[in-house]
Amino acid sequence: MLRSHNCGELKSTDINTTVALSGWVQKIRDKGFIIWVDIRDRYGITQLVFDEARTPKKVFDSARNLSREFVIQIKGQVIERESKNNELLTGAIEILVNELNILNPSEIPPFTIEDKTDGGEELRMKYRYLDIRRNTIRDNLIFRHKVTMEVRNYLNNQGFIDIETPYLIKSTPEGARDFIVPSRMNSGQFYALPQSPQTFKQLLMVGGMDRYFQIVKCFRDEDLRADRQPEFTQIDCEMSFVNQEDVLTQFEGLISHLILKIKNYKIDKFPKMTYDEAIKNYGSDKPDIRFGMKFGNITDKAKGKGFNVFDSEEIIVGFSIKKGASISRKEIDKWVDWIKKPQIGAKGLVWVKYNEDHTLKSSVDKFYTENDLIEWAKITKADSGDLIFILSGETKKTLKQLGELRLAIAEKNNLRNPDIFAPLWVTDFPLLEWNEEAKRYHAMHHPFTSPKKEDLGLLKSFPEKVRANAYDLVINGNEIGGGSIRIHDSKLQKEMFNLIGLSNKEAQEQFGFLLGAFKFGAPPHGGIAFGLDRLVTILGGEETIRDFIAFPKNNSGRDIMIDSPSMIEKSQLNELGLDLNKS
RNA sequence: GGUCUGGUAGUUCAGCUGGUUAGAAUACCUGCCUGUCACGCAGGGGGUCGCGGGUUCGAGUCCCGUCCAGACCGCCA
Repeated sequence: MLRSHNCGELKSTDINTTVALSGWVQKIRDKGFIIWVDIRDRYGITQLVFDEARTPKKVFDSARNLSREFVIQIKGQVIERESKNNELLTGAIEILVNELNILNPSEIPPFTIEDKTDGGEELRMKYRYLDIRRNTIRDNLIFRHKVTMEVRNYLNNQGFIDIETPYLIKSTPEGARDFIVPSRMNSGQFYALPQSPQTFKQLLMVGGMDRYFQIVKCFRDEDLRADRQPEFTQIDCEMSFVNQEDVLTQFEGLISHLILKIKNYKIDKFPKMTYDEAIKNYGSDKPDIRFGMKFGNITDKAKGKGFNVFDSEEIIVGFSIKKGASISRKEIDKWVDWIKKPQIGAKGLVWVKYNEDHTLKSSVDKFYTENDLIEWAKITKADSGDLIFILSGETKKTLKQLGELRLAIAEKNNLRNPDIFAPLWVTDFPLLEWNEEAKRYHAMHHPFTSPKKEDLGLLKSFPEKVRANAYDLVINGNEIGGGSIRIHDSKLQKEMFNLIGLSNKEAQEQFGFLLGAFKFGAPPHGGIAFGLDRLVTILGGEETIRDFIAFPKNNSGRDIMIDSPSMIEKSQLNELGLDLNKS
């Protein structure tokens, strides 16, 4: 028996029992006559004591040879500590060791295995197995497990069936870049890894499965970010005989259940906002609604008063910052610089201070009267004591820039509180988006998304005005999930493919299986997919999804622990019929 | 594809307008220590300053290139 208990469970009620423990050496405190060793496993830490007077000499000498991260097994007696540690669950007891087995020694680890490790990101990734020994990462992985178990239980109880779909599928030019897998048996041909099981789950609906879910890996060969990995996990769901409202209700249930179960945080009803409202009021299709700072459009009030910058622009829009009037000129100038940096790209920033004494001071006093400024303050909901920031320019760009500014200021003022969960449905996304580079329309969600019935007439005349039955779930300004009611009509699906530039022939080649399936009684259906990594990260109150993935990839898509991707043997290339282009 | 930041001891970092033997903390090793739990005390070892080139009497420091890491823009239906 290597252990009778784990390292986190022994308490004063166990005093005088004989136990066996196994685990890693966390810390050694050698006082000469007495040595304490903290032994650690997944469950906690227990203090071992080796004492010149009470421990057999052989065991005591052997304890002298221990070092950090040795794997040991001990037998001994649970005794009461002379000086207790109230910070530890096992702090009232210690084990007087009379038998010590070193199961495996360890080299000195390259960083400390502690909550506040001295290891940098790169080093921790290279030795991820050591990083996982740390409480923080271990707890994150256990937390993720809890979330997925809740998801599975909940969806199972709601009648959803977990069905696996293939990983080796077919590449399509739509959407993100595919990861490509060469086929040996079919020389010169390639599989692609799925960006999502989209078409398969739709075919399951055609197959009559009615309610499907899968917690599934998806792959996208695009550049990474702090919240983006090339392989990531989705909670993928699809339902038959539903409309948009049915889907939103069903999955609002799932998410509020999770937030309640995991965070003990109750949310009654998720607010809804259309895409147009989100852009107009927050400059983003994933607004963070934990704080106000809603936009006010002052174009009508600010244009035509002789201020050239505003007079020539399409839109003039701003928001107010509560108690912002006390911000110094120096700090305001910092925001002016911030908004001008290339990633944001605004030309300038107009500010208005609505002082406590009800006077107004702005960067454009030469052109506007105090009454003008009061009008602006009304529209941007500014009171005395507040500050208004205003941008002008081309509508889409300006709203986006102001949205970035809004987030940055909220961040600076600590308004993005991770203890608050503010979910939001964003609905009525545009069906299509003009792609200037390709000179054609792209599906904004994906080409299987159905247009709104009332907009069908616009499909040919004004495609960009057509709204889709598409929706996103946003939590605290992060896109957590997205879905749509799908097209289930072969003719409409073909029309959609045509709209995004696929000829009938191309559509048939790439999606013939789906068009075919729709001819055999496809039910109306729709669904949603949630980004599990992001959901777990947000529920955990963190920002970096890497901390919730056991073996993540770095910024450039590399796994620096196993050192992949890597070259393959010439013989492998030959077998696959591949020849590397050496340029 | 682009912008920005960083790379100095095992590790995390400091090192000013270029100047003589490159520091701190921690980790590690040795010794001491009668109740530690961030133990304490004394001592010790440890460096191709990412790599290559240039400027200079002299480069960790300035310049160019390159590699690596991180954040962001583009991209991510």
